Amino acid sequence: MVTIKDIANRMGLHFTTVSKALRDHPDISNETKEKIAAVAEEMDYHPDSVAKSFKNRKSRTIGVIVPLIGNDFFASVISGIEEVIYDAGYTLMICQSNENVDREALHVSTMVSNQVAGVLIAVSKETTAADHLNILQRRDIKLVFFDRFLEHVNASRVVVDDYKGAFTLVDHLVKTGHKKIAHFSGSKGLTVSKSRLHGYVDALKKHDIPIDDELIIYGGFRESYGVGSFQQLMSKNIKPDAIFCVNDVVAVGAYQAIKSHGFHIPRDIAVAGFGNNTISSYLDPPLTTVKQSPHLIGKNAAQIIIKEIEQKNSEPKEKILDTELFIRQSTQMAMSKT
Amino acid sequence: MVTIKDIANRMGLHFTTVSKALRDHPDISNETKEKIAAVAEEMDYHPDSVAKSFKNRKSRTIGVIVPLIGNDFFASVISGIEEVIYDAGYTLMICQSNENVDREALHVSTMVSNQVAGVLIAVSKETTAADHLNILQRRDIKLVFFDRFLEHVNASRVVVDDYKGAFTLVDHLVKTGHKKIAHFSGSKGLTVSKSRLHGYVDALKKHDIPIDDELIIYGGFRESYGVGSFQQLMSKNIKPDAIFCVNDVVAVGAYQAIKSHGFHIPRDIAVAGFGNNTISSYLDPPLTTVKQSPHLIGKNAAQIIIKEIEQKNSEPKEKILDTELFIRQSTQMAMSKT
DNA sequence: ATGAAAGCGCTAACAT
DNA sequence: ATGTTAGCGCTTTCAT
Repeated sequence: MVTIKDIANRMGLHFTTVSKALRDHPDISNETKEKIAAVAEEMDYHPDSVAKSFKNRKSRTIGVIVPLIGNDFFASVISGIEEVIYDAGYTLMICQSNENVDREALHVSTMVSNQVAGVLIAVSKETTAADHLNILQRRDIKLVFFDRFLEHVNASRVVVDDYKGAFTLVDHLVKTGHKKIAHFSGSKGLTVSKSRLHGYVDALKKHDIPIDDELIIYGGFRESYGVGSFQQLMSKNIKPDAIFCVNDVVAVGAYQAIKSHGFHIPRDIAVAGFGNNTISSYLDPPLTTVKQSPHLIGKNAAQIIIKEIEQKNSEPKEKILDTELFIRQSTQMAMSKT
Repeated sequence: MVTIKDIANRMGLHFTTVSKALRDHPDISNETKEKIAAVAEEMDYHPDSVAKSFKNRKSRTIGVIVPLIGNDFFASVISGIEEVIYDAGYTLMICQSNENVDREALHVSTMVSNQVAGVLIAVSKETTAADHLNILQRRDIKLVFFDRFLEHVNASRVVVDDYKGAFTLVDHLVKTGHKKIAHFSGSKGLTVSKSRLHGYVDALKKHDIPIDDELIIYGGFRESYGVGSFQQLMSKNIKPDAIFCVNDVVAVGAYQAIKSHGFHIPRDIAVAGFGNNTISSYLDPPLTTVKQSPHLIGKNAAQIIIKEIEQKNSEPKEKILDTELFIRQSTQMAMSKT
């Protein structure tokens, strides 16, 4: 293993001179710098990042905590993060919380121990308090939320405009003639759920449609909740003419339940999702949904945290990314491509 | 920031005593160990992982390099890796090569700089030589391949039984009456492609069906290759009665091309994929495919590398995971669920 | 412009 | 059973 001392010995210089030269310190003459760079190259010198992190008390690693890496959405976010991070010369440390606060806290602690320069996080479903995140602020480790955040924490965040996305979608449903629109909402505490519900409510209000609490079913983000929520409606003898599901996966569950009850989509019941997952265009019928750009969320979050790491005293900012409505056959009866 | 020295000072002990106690060294009495543990807890001591890595010249971080994090398959693999790694007290450093060898090499170099204990890699499409991986072996950093590997490198690997999966699938196609079976193969150099092709060839041979080179089209792993490959067949006026695509994504492309040429799946042309991606059961018609277990691949790869890191002189091993044939409507005409 | 010395937190080899 | 010392590779401060 080649160190700066080896280079220095070979050249008859002191190792601090080499250190300075390699970091382009003004003390060193250009001539010397060039010579040192050449020898370093020739000797196949690789700086020891760990030693650097140790000395500087800060690494060029950025931590990412997501509920689940395997999830379509988060996988794309991570991919976006990686691109930006990599170009800026950082590396990623990735953990999944499995929607568990304790595990999330442990990950934060590991990241602190590893002197990460910053942490990007989409909090777990269970996370309501920020106690385990405070340590980051105390140690001057930058914190940026993406997608799922804690409202009362003073940190930057990148989110999609869930409210507007939901509003636009439900507005579309009403405009295409639907009057009894149910909403299968996600986990009650999360801001995403709240914002989408809020958009749903406001869109109905705009059209003077009264809000019927029985049409709003809380649940979670998995397929089974789509099935369960629909069965709940059925058991109460409620048949909506449209359902806005909190995400595409829940919509898939709803599809199954609706079909197994012998209803036709969209003739009897229209269905819409949120997320524009890969599956949504392959469903039968293709699902109307709201496109988020997870990759873009990742890129934005990464850009923000790098900026915050590299420049002093930046103010926390909120980046709200636009969504896009994708109208497919699950909400329109009229035409069909094929 | 609390260090072992702070604990030692507080207790009137020497800091090395604290160091030993915290690492459960036999030198220290149980009584002292307990007292030290209690004080450490009380003072909210967090060991400095970076300092440890620096001193030990080895971290508890494991690097993972995949072509693309956002990919369904790799995202699940990573998720599986993370689970095992986490339970063993390691953390993950994740990078994507974007199917680019140079970028892959840079990632390896970064990981070496970061003193990772091991590297898990699925090589890029372009990767044919192992020059950039040799440095790992020289530095005694464990290397384990998963899914995509280099045959001539002496390192453990975890792969799915592509040969058997493909063989079983094509055997099924023949048994269900197909005679002119095309194969849309992946990137020519990769072992996955070769193995699946090999399974295809052997299955045909078993049934005394001659191999027709014109029915084998090389390409890649994306949707567009499915479209392109089918058009290539059409332009040569070749109409197969079944197509075995190297993966599900290519099958999606094939679906589009087949449908746009006015053919019916499976009546005119049966289609089968490989991978059992989420989309495959939602396609119209649902796609017959071979299930791999990416999550299991990840878990196995992680277990192997941890074992190799923690015990000396382990022999490289090859773990071949079984596949499972999922027969759906894209290859059967007779019945239909709905 | 270059060199010397100190020290980051921790571990290991060697005292006591 | 506990303490002492040295040093990992690097950066920073202070000479020369």
